[in-house]
Amino acid sequence: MPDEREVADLADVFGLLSDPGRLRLMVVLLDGERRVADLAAAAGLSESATSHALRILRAHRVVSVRRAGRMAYYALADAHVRLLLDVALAHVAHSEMIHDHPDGRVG
Amino acid sequence: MPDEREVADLADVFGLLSDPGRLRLMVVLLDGERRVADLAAAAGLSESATSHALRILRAHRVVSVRRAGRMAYYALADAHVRLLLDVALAHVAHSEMIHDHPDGRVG
DNA sequence: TGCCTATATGAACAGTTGTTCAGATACGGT
DNA sequence: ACCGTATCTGAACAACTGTTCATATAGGCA
Repeated sequence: MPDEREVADLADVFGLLSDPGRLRLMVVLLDGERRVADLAAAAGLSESATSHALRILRAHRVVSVRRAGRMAYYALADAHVRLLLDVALAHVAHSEMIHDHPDGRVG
Repeated sequence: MPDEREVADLADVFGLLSDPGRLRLMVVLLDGERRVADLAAAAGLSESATSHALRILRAHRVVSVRRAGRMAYYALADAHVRLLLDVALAHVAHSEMIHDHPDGRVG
């Protein structure tokens, strides 16, 4: 068993991934940096909710910001989170295939 | 972007992993099935809190129960969760090495 | 300077979550 | 049947979380 500190950090990371809105934001960011308004639109959140969510992700250094004029470009900055997202999404795709499309034809 | 249903399911799984107590329970279960009292002791939770946590994990089919007399043996029953735990723990170990023990000697 | 746009923030609120405490259920041993 | 032990459950409660609404900051442009 990892020590208490590591378990708490891990639980924290999972906590960041556990909100659907925040999760959608991170999934969008897997494709590369995005502006706040674009993230909001892609994730189906209000711009305020998006800004609040990004603030939390920033505080945990999961995302980084690049400012250009009045725009703010956010990007995924945490390799651990990126890895977990990749694994999770790969599994989702795989499960969908074997459970819903047993013959492998999805489209 | 996966559809809304899949994102919600994913967020749900991450939510299960996001509580330190529940996370410790699942980490212990990685090693094989355990009785409730043993899980409680290993995770540092009261037996009541453990039972409540296991109830939630059972409801989400993350764990399964094998009953033998008055004992209940719990086991990890979800491959997705097991995979995420493996990845997360591997990364924790790796990060600890490169951040805290750059020369690779951990003990 | 004044206006518009992009993003950030604070307060308030509702909904959710994990814990504890007390008690219930159920099995095994005697 | 009785007792002790293992597990489960429900109610109550405090703590936390995400959203909205209103407002603030701040850059670009006329």
